Amino acid sequence: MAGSKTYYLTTPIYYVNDVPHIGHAYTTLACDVLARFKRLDGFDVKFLTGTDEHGQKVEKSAQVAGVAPQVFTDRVSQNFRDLVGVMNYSNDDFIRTTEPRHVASVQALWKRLQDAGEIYLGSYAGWYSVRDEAFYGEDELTKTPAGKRIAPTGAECEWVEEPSYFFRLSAWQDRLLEFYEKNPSFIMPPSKRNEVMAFVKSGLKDLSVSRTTFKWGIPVPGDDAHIMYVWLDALANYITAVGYPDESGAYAQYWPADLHMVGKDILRFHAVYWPAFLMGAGLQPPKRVFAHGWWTIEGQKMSKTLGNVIAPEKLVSTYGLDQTRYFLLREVPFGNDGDFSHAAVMQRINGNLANDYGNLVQRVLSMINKNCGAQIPQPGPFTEADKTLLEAAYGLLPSVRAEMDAQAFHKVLDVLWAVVGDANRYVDEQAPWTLKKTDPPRMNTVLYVLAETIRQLAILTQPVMPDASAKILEQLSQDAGARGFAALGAAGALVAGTPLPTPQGVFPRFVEEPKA
RNA sequence: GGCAGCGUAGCUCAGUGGUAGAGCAGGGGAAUCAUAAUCCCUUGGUCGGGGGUUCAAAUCCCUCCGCUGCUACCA
Repeated sequence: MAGSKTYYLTTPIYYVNDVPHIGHAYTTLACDVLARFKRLDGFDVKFLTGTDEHGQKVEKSAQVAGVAPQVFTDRVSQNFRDLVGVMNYSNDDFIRTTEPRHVASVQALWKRLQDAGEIYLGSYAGWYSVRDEAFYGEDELTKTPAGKRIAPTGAECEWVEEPSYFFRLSAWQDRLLEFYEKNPSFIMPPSKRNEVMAFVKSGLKDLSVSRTTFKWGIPVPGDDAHIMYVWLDALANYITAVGYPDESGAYAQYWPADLHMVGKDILRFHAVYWPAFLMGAGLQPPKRVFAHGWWTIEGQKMSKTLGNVIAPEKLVSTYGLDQTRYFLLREVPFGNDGDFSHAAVMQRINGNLANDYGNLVQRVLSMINKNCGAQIPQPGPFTEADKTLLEAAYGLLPSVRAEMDAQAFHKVLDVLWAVVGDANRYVDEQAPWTLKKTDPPRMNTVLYVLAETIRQLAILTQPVMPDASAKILEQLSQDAGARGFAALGAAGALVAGTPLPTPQGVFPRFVEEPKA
């Protein structure tokens, strides 16, 4: 689709040493909804997710498991590929950092940075704990009377120096700040932007970008003793996937990315290091990095020790796929932290989905089925009330689009549900069950207006709830060709006489199973 | 410690100078098309405490209390 508007968005690549949980599911879900929305809105979308498979931890886990790192990572990365099916993600690509295309891309990026004078060989020195496999800052350590340095974890540290390549991050402070100033929505939400800018203003040190202490990673070109620092490796996946180092084709078409979606824990890497790497290599930085919040579970932090980590499969099997997708995006203003509780999910499923939206669809389709010969009824002249509701429904796209472009998924749903509420009030005010006896043609008009309103809603809820929305659209006899945003409004209006199937409930109430 | 932000109805939050708001929960009523769903009305707040500016402050300023985030090489 040359010449059409493109939209390239990415999730982080997930570290294979983790087991997928609600946090991973949430990040990719947000991207999936945006990707689906943009496709329906006529964009040529590229939606990327994948796994980060290098690093010392993976090397060690493989050792513990008694297999080669590649065998290990083939196995565990499958968990994340499975998540795609579980959550019904529509990604166009799934990248793995162990793929040849990525190795070539990262090494090309390295050479370019080196040629530009952005990388130099120095030595990395610091207090290192063998037990923790981590360096600590001087101020983090406590000193024993004997002069030993003890890490916060209680591990003893020793002074270590090793050769390392460095990226001249210190030289990028002013250019980064200038970039943030010129692109006020590069980092979202604004509170996070302030934090990043405060961090950069406080001064940047050169960044160690290679290690000699492990082997499982991408070798530095021309110096095999060094393995590239994981973040340089990981971040480059975003350009690998569009064909870098080939800068024609997909790269020219999709880069710079429109959006990198990230958890707030990895914001700095995306908002500071990544644009510096790219600009250092003479490449364009992405247009936006959005840092979303964390979920707590029933008011508690998720942790392996508490044993309250929720597997996405469990959510889907308990509450339903679209119900889970809806809850995650409706419950919490996107960008904020939120709490996942069973009571809150129940309230959302039964209140918003079963009672408000599902029941609206069911009551309207049932009346049409029973009183209009199971066909789209023939409308008569529209009253003011009819026009008011139809205009509200027909006017949804611009508001929904604006909220989507701000990644305000909760507001997208607020906007849609305002019309759900309008429609339910309209049913009660118009009382078609009374019109059935007093004024059947008027009843037909009312039911037509309602069916047409539901059509708008179902088209617009597709990104968040693809399966349920498809069921509703099927019940309105709208085939796949009539479900894009081009069909919104009068252009795709329902045609009187169209036969409709027998309605079936789309959002069942969640009934608590009695404890055995 | 430094920087930033927050504290508004039982709960989650909107409102950033001009007569206190929404959703949910609670109470009452209407309707009966529908998944006993829906609709209407309604209870409820000295807007964290104190001080100040102003004709007027949840909104601006000061101070105190409480909470949160950031303060670089673990993904």
